[in-house]
Amino acid sequence: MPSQDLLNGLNASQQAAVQSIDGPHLMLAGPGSGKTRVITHRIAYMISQGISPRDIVGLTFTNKAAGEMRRRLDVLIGPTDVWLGTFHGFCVRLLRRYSQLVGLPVNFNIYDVDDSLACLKQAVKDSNIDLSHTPVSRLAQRISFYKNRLVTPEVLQADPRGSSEYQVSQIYPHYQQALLACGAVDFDDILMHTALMLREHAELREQLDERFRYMLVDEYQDTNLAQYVILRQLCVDHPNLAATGDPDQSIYGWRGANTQNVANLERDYPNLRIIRLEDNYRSTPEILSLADCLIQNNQYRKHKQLVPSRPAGHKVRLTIYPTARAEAEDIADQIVAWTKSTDHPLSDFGILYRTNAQSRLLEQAMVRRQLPYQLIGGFRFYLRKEIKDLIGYVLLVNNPNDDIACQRVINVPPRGIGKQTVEKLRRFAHEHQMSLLEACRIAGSEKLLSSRATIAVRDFVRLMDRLNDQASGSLVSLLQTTLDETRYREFVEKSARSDQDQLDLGQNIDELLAEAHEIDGEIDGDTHDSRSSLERFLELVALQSDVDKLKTDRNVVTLMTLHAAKGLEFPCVYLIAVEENILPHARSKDDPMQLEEERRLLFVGITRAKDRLQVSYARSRGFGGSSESGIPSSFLMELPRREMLVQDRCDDLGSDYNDAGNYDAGEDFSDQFSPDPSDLAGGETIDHDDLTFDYDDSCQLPPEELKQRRLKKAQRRTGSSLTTGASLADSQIPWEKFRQGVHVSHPLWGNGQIVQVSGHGPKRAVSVVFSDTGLERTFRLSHAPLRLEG
DNA sequence: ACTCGTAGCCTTTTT
DNA sequence: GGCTACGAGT
Repeated sequence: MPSQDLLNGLNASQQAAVQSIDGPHLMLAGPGSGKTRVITHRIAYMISQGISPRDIVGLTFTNKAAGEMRRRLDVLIGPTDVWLGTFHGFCVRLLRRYSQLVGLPVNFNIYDVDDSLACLKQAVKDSNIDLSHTPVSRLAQRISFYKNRLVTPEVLQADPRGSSEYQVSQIYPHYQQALLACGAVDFDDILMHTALMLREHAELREQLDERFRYMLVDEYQDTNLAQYVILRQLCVDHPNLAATGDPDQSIYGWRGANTQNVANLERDYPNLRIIRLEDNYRSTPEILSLADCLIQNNQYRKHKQLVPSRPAGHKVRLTIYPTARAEAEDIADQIVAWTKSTDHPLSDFGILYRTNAQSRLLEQAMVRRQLPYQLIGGFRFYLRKEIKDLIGYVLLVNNPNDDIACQRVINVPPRGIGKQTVEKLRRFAHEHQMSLLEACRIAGSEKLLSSRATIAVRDFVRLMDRLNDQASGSLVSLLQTTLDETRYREFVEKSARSDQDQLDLGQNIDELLAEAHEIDGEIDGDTHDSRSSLERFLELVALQSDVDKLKTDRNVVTLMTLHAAKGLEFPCVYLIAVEENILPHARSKDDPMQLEEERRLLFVGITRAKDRLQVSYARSRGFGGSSESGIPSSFLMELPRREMLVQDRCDDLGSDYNDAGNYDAGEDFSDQFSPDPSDLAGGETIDHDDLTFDYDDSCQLPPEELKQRRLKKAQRRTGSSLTTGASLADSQIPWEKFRQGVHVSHPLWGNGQIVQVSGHGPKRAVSVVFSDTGLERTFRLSHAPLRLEG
């Protein structure tokens, strides 16, 4: 395609983004601004200008997004050699290639959360460190936290201020050693190893900077420090970096994502070109107005516009249900009615919620109506027991040093190697610095075990040897041999508790085989990729995400979390359970930064909708066993209610689907508003403005809650807390109190001490060393949410 | 060594 | 409500 054609149909800023190739770029792209289109056209344009596809790397958040780009690129210019994939995928390739630099074997295994936790537990056990009631999962969290910030065991141990984290600093090196001994990495290691490798090997860094001349990064607002460093290292000599992102859609702060990375670009690349993509082509003005009103409430935010380009459409509905069950059932009914009376396919509907737990009632409602649906997330396919068992064998074949995999499969299905035996073998292996499998191999000649156990262990070793013979063959034959030799299907049939279980388990195994078959096929067809099918398979298993499995072509309703919905769009969106303690989540309410992230989450949800949006909450919702009354989310108060269609369905649905039992339908709105089903199906909007009412009365906020709310507002106005940040008038902040040696806290980085200051007034900048991480960060007082302590 | 039962646990979001 | 870890019985 000639390069001029690549600009067709693009607006001015999109064209600018496509045509400006060299140098650092930041594309601030709001939702629905045609970002993916711009990136793919940009790549195509680059190639049309003579840049070699092999010099280009495009990094995305999910494999799904990478696949979509690949597909569009194929349409534009046909198959190319551009590297498109996820950050993690990219790093795994680099690590395989240069594994010896980080002390890993080429065939290192990648651990999922379960394996990582098992490994950590073992490290704790072997190191004889007393945990004194600290749960291991908490340690895992902390270690992950540090890894995302590139804090190595050595750095953490050297930090004298880490006393509060003493246990973590003690365990961390043992854990890292255990991983290395197994020849394995956890998720966070993939990024950390890569970042450190680039940082510590100047020659390699230079070589790769040269090799990957053009870097494009999608969802840049969700990158963490490790990813930031990786990018930085690869864009020194050839600073051709195109970062795309939207700070308003940053929803992974809890995973170490650092919004600051966006701001840091300006600091790192003085000639950064910023291109704003603000025209929204996805949603109706009604939907965008809602999103805009909401996000304005975020204080730590740079102003950005949402410019509608579509004609007016339907009003957004806010629906109040008596119970969570009524919510699920009614939405299912609506979808049925809608698909009957219009030509909407089921794939037009997306139902979004904050936590996975909210999917259950919806699933039940769908099943009852025989509505086909796809559930994204929840329990992951690869984390299912039967799948993990099988993969365990493959992992052990790939890397015989992987003791975690070995322990997983050594007695599955049961073959007479019990706990005691495994413990003896482990101790022996530990003493003699060998892997568990090696220990099994020589257990017989060492007279380590009873005669019965010796035979069982010998048989296990022979089994692994036979599987090893299949390693170079096709994946399917390796898996099939494993299934046959272990009589795994028989074992699964016995352990299934119900017929349905049995069927599911069998189907899962079949699905895994089908995937293996697919990979075997790719190997024959594609001579470009030299990786073995085993390697590909293990990468797929480790790095494929739930969203990657999303099918957009199938005629089914989609159910997923708000996080999973990022980057997607649906003509009709239902946003459910918009209730206090759910969205915003109870655990995020205390921290202003986290609260803003919750607001962004709702913003992401709203902006997924193209034509129609219904936001809903229920007055009562079951939590586990008990039921609790649902308080409408405080975010709902921030929406422009005059523009919305508010429906209270408590009266007409109250008597049905009563899952909590104690809904009091007393003095409600039955005469003020009765919903008309034809409005839903026919697509005609009736103006109910005169029927809407004020939230503070209608949503029955408890008086205490209202009081709190007013109090907080008042506090914010008077600036009674010593927090910096754009929200307060400059004169009210005692800027000069931020001087060297003063203790401060930051909502994200924790507590720290000012080590350096410069400038005066709101322009004052301070450098702070944080005790949690030992890292030094510099902030402009007028922008950073720093708080004086003590 | 294995199977079954139960008490106690947690329950945000995920590459 | 659902899963895991642990313990008692076979």
